[in-house]
Amino acid sequence: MAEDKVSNDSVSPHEEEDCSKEGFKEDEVESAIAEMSEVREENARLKTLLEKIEKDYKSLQMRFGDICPPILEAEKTSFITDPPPRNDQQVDQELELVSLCLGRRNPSEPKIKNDNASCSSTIKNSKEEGQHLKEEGLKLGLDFSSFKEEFKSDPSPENSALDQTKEEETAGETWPPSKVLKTMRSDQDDDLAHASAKRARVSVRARCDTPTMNDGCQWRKYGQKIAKGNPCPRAYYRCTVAPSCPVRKQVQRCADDMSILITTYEGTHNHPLPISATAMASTTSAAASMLLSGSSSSSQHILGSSSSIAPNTLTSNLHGLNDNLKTRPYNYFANSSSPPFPTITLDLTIPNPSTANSSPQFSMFPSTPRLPSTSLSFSPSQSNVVLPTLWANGNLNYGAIPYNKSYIVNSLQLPAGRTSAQEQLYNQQPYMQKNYQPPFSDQALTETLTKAITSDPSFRSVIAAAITTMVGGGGGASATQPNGNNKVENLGKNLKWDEQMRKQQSQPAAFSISNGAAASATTGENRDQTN
DNA sequence: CGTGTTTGACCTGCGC
DNA sequence: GCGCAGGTCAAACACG
Repeated sequence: MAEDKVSNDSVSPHEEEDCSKEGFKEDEVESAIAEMSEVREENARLKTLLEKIEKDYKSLQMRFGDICPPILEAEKTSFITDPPPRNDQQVDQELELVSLCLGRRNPSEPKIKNDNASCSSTIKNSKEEGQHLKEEGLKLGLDFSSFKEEFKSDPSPENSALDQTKEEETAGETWPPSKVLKTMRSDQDDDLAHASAKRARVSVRARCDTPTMNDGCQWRKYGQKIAKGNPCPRAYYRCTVAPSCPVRKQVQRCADDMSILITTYEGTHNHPLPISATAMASTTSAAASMLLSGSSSSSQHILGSSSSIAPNTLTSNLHGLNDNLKTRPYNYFANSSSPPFPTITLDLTIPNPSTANSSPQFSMFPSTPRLPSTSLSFSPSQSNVVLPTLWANGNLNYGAIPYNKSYIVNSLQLPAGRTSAQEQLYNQQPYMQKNYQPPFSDQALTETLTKAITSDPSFRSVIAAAITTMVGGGGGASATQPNGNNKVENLGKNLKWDEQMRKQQSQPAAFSISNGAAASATTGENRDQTN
């Protein structure tokens, strides 16, 4: 500002011919100063915006690190380089803190800012401290043990089991989880909350005739137990895609309705997932993130929330989601005597009576009706949500919710069943619906989804794979190739195509597409990877 | 023979 | 401390 005045003053003496002209010049100078002030303010706003964008970008990078490992690795390498030598536990705790913070998508929450700031300062310090440190960090990042350490900073808060596992693997110490928790409890006041948060679960209820729902991942059964209150045994699976993957799932038939299969996911995959698995992984991860991100919220009332986003969209648009989901469901397993780990339940079994024929719903509600837990519901009548849902018999099907006007969402409806059984399931209730009814405009939803598509590589990949399958005649195998982004480039065309399809057939695109896909689908992929 | 499943034993946490 | 229930382990077993 001072410089501006100086420069302006340096010009004015040359034009002092009369008083009127001088006054005019003074006004001009003042206006120029005011203008520059406005420009500065604008500049400051842009800087703030840029910082926010960078922050969001970093968050997304870490969030989808399993999808884009190279991007994540660079950042994490810098992160690992930063802390001074400490014992593994301290490192674990710090990483866990980061993980938890990353679960918070709301930029207004201070922890994210702090963490991002620390990350930024870390990178900065690394640069300032010289090449040696950077090289060391690179070495650490490339080291196998450090690579495993990177997984600990997985943005999902569900990596507690992984933390423990890696504690054993990396430090060579075998500590029971209780010991770990006890130690952590003594070290940090909020460890209890962390432990609880890290154990967040996502439960999916779906009608399924097969022993398990196939979600694209490979699972190994490691146990089975008869749970109290349910004659059906509960099966325990762990992910075998990667040896150290902490993800586990429990599969159990609903005691009230044997046709309903309850699959509970715990943890986040620490490895790249096949495209067919990203749907459920993203959904569960997002749901868990959503759940955990609200752990600090005192409100457990869901109705009256102001958002409507599908679970897969949750993953894709966590920022908006977090902004919208100031409240979240806390669902607890009625049959469990274990600590009340926050559990979010995606219920795929309840069709909307008014729209059951054409617009199945997606709902998130308490895992058991007996529990007085709050429910998260999203209004199907006010928005369209898309959810890649997974159905049994070895195939990944994509469910969609063709609700009202949001053509973008409808356009994202993905091909579904490949077998008659799946088609049957699909027609039963292959959709999820969120039943809370926020005043969420179509425009806002459109923006949200657009943002999700443009900002989320995982979401893009899922959509791309589905569209590829849809348009390309079921190229499901090729969908696992990491070229989804290119395919997404044609998303707009496909959207138009989809819209035309709907206009021609005058029915929800999801059904027209899914039925067509089911009719023309091959059965060669009908392999239950769970078994 | 390798891989995955089964199943009884064991561990842990919680309530009484 | 004891019992119960959930969760996990690991040896035995089945299968291709």
